[in-house]
Amino acid sequence: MLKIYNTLAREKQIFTPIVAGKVSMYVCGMTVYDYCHLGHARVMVVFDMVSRWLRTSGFEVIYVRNITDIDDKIIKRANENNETIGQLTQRFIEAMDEDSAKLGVLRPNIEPKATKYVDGMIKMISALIKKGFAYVAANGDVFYSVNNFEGYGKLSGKSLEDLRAGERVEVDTHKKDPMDFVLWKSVKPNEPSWDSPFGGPNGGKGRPGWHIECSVMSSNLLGEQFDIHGGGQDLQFPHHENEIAQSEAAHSHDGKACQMVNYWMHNGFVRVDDEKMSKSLGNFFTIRTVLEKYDAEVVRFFILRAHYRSPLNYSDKHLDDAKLALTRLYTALRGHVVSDTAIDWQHPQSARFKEALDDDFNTPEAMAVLFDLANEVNKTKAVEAASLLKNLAGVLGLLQRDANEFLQGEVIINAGVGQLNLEGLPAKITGTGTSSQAQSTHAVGEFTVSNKGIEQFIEQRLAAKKAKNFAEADRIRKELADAGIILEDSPQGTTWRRA
RNA sequence: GGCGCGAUAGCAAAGCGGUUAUGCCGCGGCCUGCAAAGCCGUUUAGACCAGUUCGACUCUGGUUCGCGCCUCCA
Repeated sequence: MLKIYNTLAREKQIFTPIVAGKVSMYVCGMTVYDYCHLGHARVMVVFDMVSRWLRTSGFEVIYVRNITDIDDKIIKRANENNETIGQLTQRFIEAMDEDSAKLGVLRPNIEPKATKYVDGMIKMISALIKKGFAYVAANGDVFYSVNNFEGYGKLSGKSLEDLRAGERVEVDTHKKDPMDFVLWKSVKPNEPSWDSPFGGPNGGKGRPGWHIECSVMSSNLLGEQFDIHGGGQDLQFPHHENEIAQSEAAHSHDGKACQMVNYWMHNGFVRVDDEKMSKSLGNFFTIRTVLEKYDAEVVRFFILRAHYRSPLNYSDKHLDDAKLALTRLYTALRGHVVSDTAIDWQHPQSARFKEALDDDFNTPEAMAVLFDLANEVNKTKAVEAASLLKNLAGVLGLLQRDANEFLQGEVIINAGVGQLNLEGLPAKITGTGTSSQAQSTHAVGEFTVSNKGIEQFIEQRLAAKKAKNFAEADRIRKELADAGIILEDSPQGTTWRRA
């Protein structure tokens, strides 16, 4: 039985969908004005894992992750870049798709763009005005009146009084209450706008505020009430609080509020040096930067290795550690021809795996099962265990590549190469270095040794070994090791992998 | 100032009122020409102070420290 930690209740609750066997899930996606960073990666990977587990558990899932393609930052950035908003957002949507695909994130069922739902937003704002939850200010902005919504603060655990006390919001003279938030922004020069019936000095022309987007897209696609709403912890307030205020007020019938979401899920932050990674702090690493150095599966593994609600500290050291751990799993799978048969959920390890994920998606515990299975594979060489390992890992979107592809695939070897004697080693040069540079004493650059070259060296070493010339054999091995190639002898022959 | 979350071994990270988490690193052994990988064994825990209990890392209270939200943020 699946249990989910519900932010609304601040406890784990048994998950009961609105419609038996079906799950409707909405996750706040990205504002596309820049490349995604690791914080975004975490949201994508975490809720990808959630949707995978729900499907594995037999639910029919509709997963919606929106795209915010109109907002202050987008307008500003497009102006800076001298490109249209459409060009800018399209570029970064493509980049996001690339990044998420590399991380093994499956596409959500629907990825609505805010700009396609402006009509719906106007409708909902009109309904809010009509019901007395919103008002048109003198400047043409439309604000939500928080005082009129009884449950304001129920998600974030804040009261209006507390909020006002610690208030850092700039005083906007157009607002009736400092906590009121904007639903519709009256048009400004050089900004895109849509017509609306809200009136005001600009005849209603304007564009939607951020919060209203999600209320409209979620209810349009999933209905007035749906099962799960997810997002990063930082969206809890004010974004999600405002979504509730908008949706529940707009969808109230005869004065009775309609509960918008049954289970609110929030993932923890990615941190750098114990501080939240964010655009505003400037301490962020984009996904593509990290992928220059680390295999995408290592990054996915790194994210799933921690519980989704815990903070996750990012550093090269942690990624290195994750890489070694994942290497252990792939090493266990190496040489096994694994069957793609259905998972036997009666198997003790499968049962343990299921129990872990059913307990609020406890991926660290599920991972422990994977390592126990790897140990079993190494010990018994049993194909069944290897199959189970691969298939269970597949539920998390891991371990699906050929082991050798992971272990031998090209990785970039940094620095230090200048000291190596690579004479005669067929080296393929990538990046900034050149062949001669790589072999010179002060080479700075990156290179990878071709697989064919490695095989040649293994042959040479084998010959040396046969001739009992161990000094030569060790020299070759050492040289390869310095180049990041580790040799492993076994009764079946010599295999290799990249460090 | 208000509200919330957390503190686990060298690092990372879970469960659990009494029995090995797990991964990396370290140490000993097996294997190996020697290594690596793997296997076996093993050293390092539960911020601090009280309380509940036969028994607490696990429950309760307090202290200290860290983080987050209260403004855009995944």
